[in-house]
Order: sequence, then C-alpha cells, then structure tokens
Amino acid sequence: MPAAEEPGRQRKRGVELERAIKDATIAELACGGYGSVTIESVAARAQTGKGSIYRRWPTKQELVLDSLGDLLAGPLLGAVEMQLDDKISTRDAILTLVRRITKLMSGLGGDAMRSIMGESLRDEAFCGTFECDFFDPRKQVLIGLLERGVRRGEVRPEAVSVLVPEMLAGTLIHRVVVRRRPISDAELVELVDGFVMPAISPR
Amino acid sequence: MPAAEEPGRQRKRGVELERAIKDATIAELACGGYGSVTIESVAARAQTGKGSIYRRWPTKQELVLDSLGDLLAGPLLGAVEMQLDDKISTRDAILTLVRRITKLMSGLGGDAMRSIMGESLRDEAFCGTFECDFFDPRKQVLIGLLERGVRRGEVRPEAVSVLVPEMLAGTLIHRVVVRRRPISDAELVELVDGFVMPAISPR
DNA sequence: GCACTAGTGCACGTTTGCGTTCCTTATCCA
DNA sequence: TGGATAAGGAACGCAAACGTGCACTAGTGC
Repeated sequence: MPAAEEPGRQRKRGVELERAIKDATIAELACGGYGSVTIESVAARAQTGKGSIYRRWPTKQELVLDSLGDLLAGPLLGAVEMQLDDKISTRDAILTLVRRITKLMSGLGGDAMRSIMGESLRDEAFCGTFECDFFDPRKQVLIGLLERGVRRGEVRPEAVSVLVPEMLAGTLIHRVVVRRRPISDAELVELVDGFVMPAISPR
Repeated sequence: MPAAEEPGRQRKRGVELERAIKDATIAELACGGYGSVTIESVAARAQTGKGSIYRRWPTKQELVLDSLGDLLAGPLLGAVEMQLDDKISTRDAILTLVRRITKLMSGLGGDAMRSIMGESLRDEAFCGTFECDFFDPRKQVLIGLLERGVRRGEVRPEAVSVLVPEMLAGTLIHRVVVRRRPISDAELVELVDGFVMPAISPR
C-alpha cells in the first residue's frame, strides 16, 4: 500500500527506509529466487518509490547482494554466540547449539537461508562470500567448543576437526533448509550421541 | 550455430532433438538458475528453433521441469547401483559409495545438482519431487548396505537409521555442491572411519 | 518423384521489468 | 517561516523475453 494513499502517513527516511527496502528484498527473494524479484515489487512491499531505491543502489543486482550481505551478518542468522556455563559438558553444549540452529532454520531463518543458498548456487562469487561471512565464523564456534572439550578431557585432541562442524551443518541444512523436512529432537539427540560423541570422545 | 547456417548439416529429429533441447536447458539452468534461462538461448544451444520447442512444451516452466525430471532419473545422477562382492566389508562398501558420490558431484553432476537444488529451493512442489525421485531411492541403497552389514555381523541392528544416509548425503552435498569445496580422499576416509563406523559398529 | 511430416528461421504482438526523469509532497533545521 | 533535502508516484524509453504464426526447407516413405 503506497504511503501516499494514506494521507498523513509518515514517510520513512534514511536508515529506517534502507532497512525496509532490504527486508522487502529478502522477502521477495525468499518467494521465488532472484528472477522473481522486481524493483517495483520491492518498492511496493517497502512502501516506497523506485526512485528512492535507485538513489541508494545503482542496480537490482547490487541491492540483492547488499541485502543478502546484511542477512549474513544480521541477527536472524547472526553469529551463534554461546555463553557457556562452566559446568556444561561438551555433549550438552553441542546439543544446545544444534537445537538452536535447528530452531533458527525451521523458522524465518530457513527462508533467509534458502534465499542465500539460491544465490550461492547461482553465483560463484557470492558462494565465496557465503563461505567467508557465514560459514567460517560459525565453524569456529564449534571448533572452540571442541577445544574447550579437549581442555576438560572430554574430547580427544586429534578429534578437533573441521569435519565435525561441516557434518553437523551439512546434515541439518540439507535436511531442514533444502529438503524442508522437520527434524525431531530425538533425531538431534541421535545425531549428537550416535555420530558426534563417538567420533570425538576419548576411547 | 543454427543448423541452417551450415548448409547440408543434418537436422536433428524426434527423440534426438528432444534430448538436445533438454540438455541445452540443463546447461542454461546451471549457468545462472531459472531466471537466466531463455527459450531463445536454449534453442541456440540445441541448434534448433523456438517453434520446435513450443511444439513439445507449452511453456518454459514445463520445459524446465521436464528437463530436471529427466536429469533426476538419468544416467548422470542415476541410481547408484552397487554390485557387491560378497567379500567386501560394510566399511569398504560405504567408502566406495561415498567416493563414487563425491566423484559424481565434483564433475558435471555438480552442475546438474546445483540446477536441481536451485529449483528445489525456489519451488516447494519441485522440492517434493526431488525428495521422491532423487533422495529416497538413494537413501534406500545405503539402508540396504546397512542391512547387509547386520546380516554379516558388522552393523548393530539398531544402527540401521535414515540418519546415516542423511548425514553422508548432507555433508557431501553441502560441502561439494553448495560450498563448491573439493573434499580429499583422506577426509572421506575420516568421515567414514571417524563418524559412520563408530556409529554403526557393534560395541 | 511426390506427398506428407517435421524442423528452421524470422518477424511479430504483447508483456514485463530495468532504469531514468521529473513534479509534487513531506521532513528537517536554522 | 522558509530553504534545503529527501521521498513518493507516475510516466517514460528501452530492451528483453514469451509465445505465436508462417513461409521455406529438409527428411521420410511409398
């Protein structure tokens, strides 16, 4: 609904307007991928005009990449920080992390992730951005958990491997985001207890 | 190069022409996703005319879906049949399968898979088709391996779980197809020996 | 050799969407 | 209060692409 159809409705300006435009872009992207995004539909959803968009981004492509970049760095798919209770075991910490990731991917984060993956599959350059800005930082969180586990005697030193986060991320993202199939808590427990813990625990 | 620009060049007909059109569609799809596919570029690549395409498929959408359907069932991503030597261990059989999947995904199969996943992310109905026609049959191959392992005493009965193929498929596809990062044979061995075998072996 | 079928190439109408321009209106601040 | 800045809306030119139609050409079989 264009703002001007509602006389007296306040216009967005500055950062607020940019936020609305980027959010609208992500929403349109989630609907049907890059090809289904039009500047007109983004403007309508953001309740703004195309001129305001073109004042900020010279092309549709740059708008999409900027919006996805914000998404990568934003709170919805944000850095998965964990404040660990000293007492929590490595197993419980990993399970908590996996539950959090799953919850995120099962909601709006799933749509967001589909948008990002769609662009990643389409655009090899963006694939590199996805790797650096999204995947690597999250991988480090889990590597950190494993290193903490080594210090606590709960993880074999040689088990600190990138395959642990890659296995967890790959399995969850493929299941929930790509195939759109919910995963139960029992399956998450089975994943951690059945695959991860035997792989990392002291023998 | 249009056929008629080369006088005397034989025109494709019937099934051969349809094959060429579908192959051209998949190739265009792999380049930049659904939005970048045009009927004109497909026709050019297949060395045919748009009329021949529209004689067979009423819309671009139906051409793309038909082509992806063929891909799902075709030799490139074909049913991963394994003729197992009676002597081969469950571990070696799984490793052989994983190496074969990886080799497939690292070549033209990777481009094909990106096309399919791109459409799957974009189109929820196609996602279901992907599940039934691609994922489920391949999952059964690995379940079959696990069941054979139970009979041979190499696999715990309760370890026959869909999470085994899902974990392997998710990890490999995410790593090689989505993130476009090669995986070494050493990492494949680590994946099987470090994660799968501890998860399924008798204790 | 001819009739029939099928394919190629090109022109076409139509629609869609990108990006631009400009006038009007709203907002902000001195 | 007024000037400066920014936003909204709509029209526009242009290019691209979908899908159609048709004349001409190639292939096939009797």
